Amino acid sequence: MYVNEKAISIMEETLKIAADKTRLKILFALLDEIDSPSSGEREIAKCVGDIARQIGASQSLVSHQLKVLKDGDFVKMNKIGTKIYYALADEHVREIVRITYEHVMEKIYD
Amino acid sequence: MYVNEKAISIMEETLKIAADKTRLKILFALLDEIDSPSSGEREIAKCVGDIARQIGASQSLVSHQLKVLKDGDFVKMNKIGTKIYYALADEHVREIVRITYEHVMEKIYD
DNA sequence: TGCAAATATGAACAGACATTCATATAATAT
DNA sequence: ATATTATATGAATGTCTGTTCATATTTGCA
Repeated sequence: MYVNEKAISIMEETLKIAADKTRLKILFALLDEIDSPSSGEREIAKCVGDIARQIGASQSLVSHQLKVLKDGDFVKMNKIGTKIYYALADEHVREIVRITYEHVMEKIYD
Repeated sequence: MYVNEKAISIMEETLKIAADKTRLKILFALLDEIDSPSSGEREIAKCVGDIARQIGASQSLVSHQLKVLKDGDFVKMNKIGTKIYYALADEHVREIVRITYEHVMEKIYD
């Protein structure tokens, strides 16, 4: 399979964005299903402070990393009042995280 | 979804390994289907020198990065004479590369 | 206008890492 | 033994990046 240089560069960039502990935690926080039955369709959005609290990181760090995720089109944002709600951008992000997670789980427990 | 620290660390590590231009090129080289019909089952193995030539990188660089891929269980090796043949380790590696590639392709051409 | 809450931003620093160059190791053949 | 081919390895270097700290910006409200 021939893959041009540009595609390789964007792949590198995309994977680099996902390849960080803090950013992975943020993505998982936004992947989090609210515990209520049959709410599969609902989209999850959380504000910076809540994410920071949930993953146990500083506000500044989360804000910095959300910018990286935003610039890489991993998340989208929605401003309401003084709060800014972030949510996963699309299905591809979910898939990349999910498959890597499955891979790692098999690696650990097999 | 709760994800423990160890799983996050291994995910980070795994994604970091994939997140590099040279290593991606190596993975694509090993993903390469030899152009012959109905050879879907055949496994692709290439030696260091051939990979280096194909992706246009130095022998030293390719050897260094193959070590990284090997340590991360992305590839396996098979020594024959003075040559060492490398092949993709398993199906998960194929999937991670494939899905990221699809994601990037949609990102570029949509 | 002034205050408080939420978030963004910039500088600074330490650690990680990709690449190159030179050299070592291993296997084969003459 | 020696030369050759294939690959690995170690040091050195320049660049990138995750994190922290301090501060700026924005919005809502009294």
